[in-house]
Amino acid sequence: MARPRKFVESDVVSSASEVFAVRGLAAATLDDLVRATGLGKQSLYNAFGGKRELFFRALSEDREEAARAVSEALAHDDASPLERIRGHLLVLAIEFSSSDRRVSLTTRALVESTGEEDGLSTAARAGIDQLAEVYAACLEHAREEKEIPADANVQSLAMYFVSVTRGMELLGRAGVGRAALTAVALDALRVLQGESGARHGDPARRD
Amino acid sequence: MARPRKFVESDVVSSASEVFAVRGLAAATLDDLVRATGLGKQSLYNAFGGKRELFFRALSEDREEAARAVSEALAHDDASPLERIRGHLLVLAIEFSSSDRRVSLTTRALVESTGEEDGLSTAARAGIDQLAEVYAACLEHAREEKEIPADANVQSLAMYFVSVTRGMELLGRAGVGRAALTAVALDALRVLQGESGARHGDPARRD
DNA sequence: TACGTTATTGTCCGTCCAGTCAAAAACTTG
DNA sequence: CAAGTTTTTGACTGGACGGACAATAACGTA
Repeated sequence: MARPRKFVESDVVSSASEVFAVRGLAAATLDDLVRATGLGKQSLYNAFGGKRELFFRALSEDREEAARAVSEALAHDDASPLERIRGHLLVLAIEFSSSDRRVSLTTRALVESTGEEDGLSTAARAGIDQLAEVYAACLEHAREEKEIPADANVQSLAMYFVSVTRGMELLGRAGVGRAALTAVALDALRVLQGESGARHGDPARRD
Repeated sequence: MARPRKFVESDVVSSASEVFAVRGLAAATLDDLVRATGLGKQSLYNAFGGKRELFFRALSEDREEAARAVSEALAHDDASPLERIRGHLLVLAIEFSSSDRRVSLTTRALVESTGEEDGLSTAARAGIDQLAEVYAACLEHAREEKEIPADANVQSLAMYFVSVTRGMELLGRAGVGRAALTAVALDALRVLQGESGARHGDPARRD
């Protein structure tokens, strides 16, 4: 009945995500987005409404995808919950020390939000909470399997891991290398280790 | 011999800092700076060179000041090194959960830097390293006083604390409340507690 | 008090950028 | 193949922003 679109919405959002992750909401220009997505300005407008709206789309997609990725990493049933968290943090250490300039859109939203009611704050907070829930679920399993004490505060620990991983993201972007980031991850994990287990291993230099 | 300035440079930098901390480098307009500092555009130019240069001035001041503040907090000789770190983190939890929209300029530089050679990256990295050194010094004392094991990797732990505190900063900005942030801080500290000491205390809700 | 020097003030300019308008194109359906 | 609907294309606009210019003001010094 009408002219069909030449693009797939999710592809466009994904390309836009990349732009926003590298440049940020304020710094990304509509031209950047046009170039990255291949669409014309007007098409972007028709489909999404504007830069800001497109960012929100990208943000929620990024958020879901991040939560899904973490959730998946924490779901390998060939390892115990604690081992999964450990593996996950070590993978993050590598990812975050890569040289691409990406920053998660949740962090972007967090940092670029100005007033309370630009919507960015609340969206970012949702991202934080969603992530925390994923960690909490895994920690809950760890508690059930008695890998961590029964009186451990799962909610608090979940937030703790969100905090550590966000910090690692920033450090990675600052140029802190893989070895140092891995050491940070291992240090962070010691919170979960009771009295047993290796301690203070893995000397790390920052490169 | 010539007309004297009506302003004190450090005051101007300080006011500019505030603007940059709240709005960011890209989002802050010259008008914002003019309004906040009380100077005219041209005066800003004469004295500093431009928005970017002014940001770098603000950044290095902010960096020094942050390092000095942490250093001071970690230097109270009425408490052991570990107790000082603990106190410091608890103070940060309160600060970061305050509702002002400030973000440390080091974090700003980190997130807003695009290419490698815009200078922001390196400046931000310097801020990270400076902070790490402060923590390392205190941790070294802790080791000397046998509060942490002799084989503890002080460098790595220092980076770990930088990571945690940066993460806490982001969480605070996301609206995570004081109680939850305090719980995160206490969790983070458990890394330093050997076999002794309270564990998993302080239940926390996020508000 | 006149001069040299530097700060200040206000105006102006080129650029960039988000968003709009209007016309042409493409596809479906009848 | 014609009508109708929606997308695409490309040019346009109004405004904001960083930065520059030129004239004036203020101060120290001789």
